[in-house]
Amino acid sequence: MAPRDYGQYCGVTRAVELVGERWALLIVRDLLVGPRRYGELAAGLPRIPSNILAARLKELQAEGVLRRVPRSRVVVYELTPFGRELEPVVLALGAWGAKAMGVPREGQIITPDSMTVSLRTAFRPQVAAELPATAYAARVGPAELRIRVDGPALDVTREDGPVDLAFATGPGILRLLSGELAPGRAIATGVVEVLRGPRDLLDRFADTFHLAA
Amino acid sequence: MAPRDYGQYCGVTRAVELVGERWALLIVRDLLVGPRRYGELAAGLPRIPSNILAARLKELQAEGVLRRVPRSRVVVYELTPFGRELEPVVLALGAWGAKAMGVPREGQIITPDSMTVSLRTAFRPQVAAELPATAYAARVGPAELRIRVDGPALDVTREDGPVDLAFATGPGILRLLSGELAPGRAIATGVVEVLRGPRDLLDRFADTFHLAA
DNA sequence: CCGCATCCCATGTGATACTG
DNA sequence: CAGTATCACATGGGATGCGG
Repeated sequence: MAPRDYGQYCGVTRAVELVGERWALLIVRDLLVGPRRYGELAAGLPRIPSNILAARLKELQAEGVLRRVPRSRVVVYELTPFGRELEPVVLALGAWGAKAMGVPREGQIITPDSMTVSLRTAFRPQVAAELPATAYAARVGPAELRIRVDGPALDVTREDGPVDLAFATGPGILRLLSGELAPGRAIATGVVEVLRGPRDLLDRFADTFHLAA
Repeated sequence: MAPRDYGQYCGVTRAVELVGERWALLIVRDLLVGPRRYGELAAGLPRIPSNILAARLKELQAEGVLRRVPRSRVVVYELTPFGRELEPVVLALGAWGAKAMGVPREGQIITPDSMTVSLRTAFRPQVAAELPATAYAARVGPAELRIRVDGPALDVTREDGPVDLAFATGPGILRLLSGELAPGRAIATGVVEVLRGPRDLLDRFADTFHLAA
């Protein structure tokens, strides 16, 4: 009997045996955004010890959750189809955990990949479908994201391009998404700084992305 | 900074900080079925050391996931509203993990609460709505469950009462739910033993409860 | 520099025993 | 029955090293 075996024949149990170890679901979270190199994963999880990252990648690979893909000179890790089916799990966890985030603590960061997943969690396709297509450039700390909403479709990338609204913000952005902070107050209090574009587009942004309380 | 702090301001991260410890989500799983006493939780998680169970209950209580409720002479633990909102997470995990359960290993058990959650995961309300109301009595190992399906509603209890079909089975029942085993073959191979009632009701059962592959 | 492997220590976990 | 105490051990964290 393996140390991680809970001794039950049950789906939940099996799932936590596979991805219940520390850091595992955060690695999955980042890989849901796209294939990543070892160093990119390490950068997105600044506090993970390198031996743990290496160990998790091996375990998740052995379990069929992700794949190690040698790609012209470099190696990338990507989710298998089985691993990609964790998306509902990760989004559900994110939606639940968002309710308990409180205010950002000292030293807490937002990474591009975690922000991308948060946006996917908060995205309301049925609301977006009623609104005109819009592109946003969001600078969250050191990360720059381009968010394109077109009907019920969402695309978040790290490349830049033309946008309707550009704004800079920090961890407080998630308080805007939770509805705790109104767009107007977010601008007034400096939580969000509009760089380019009409500031009332931030209302549209807040309508489009909303973490239910 | 707490040892369990991942240092990120992100919903997924917060969630695994709260319920990512070993055993925590299994405790939540059982409490999703109903309030439980300490001894009942211990019985449903046979391999959990008592000190770990005690520690988890304290942590989850401090986090607002569950509550310790003194009830006439005894103490029960029950989920808070916040904790109950973990149901989508647990069901999503169960649905995902079910795909990787394989065949039951030596010593793996099914508890009444884990089976109840598995049934909730597998329940297809839209299919059930088209079928006549049906009550099943399922004996899974030592556990006896009464499963009542009425339109799109599901009720699983441990009390007995009149049923249309009574059957006895073991861990292999989940292979029936996954569609890996057809109802006819489940009976023929002895995975399911029909005790009372028309055996073709097992087809209806398999239609009503299905874990997608 | 990237992709890890090694070392050492702190912490968490597990088994068992024990107590109100 | 509902936990607490104790101790051995496994795992995680952080620093460092090292080969390609």
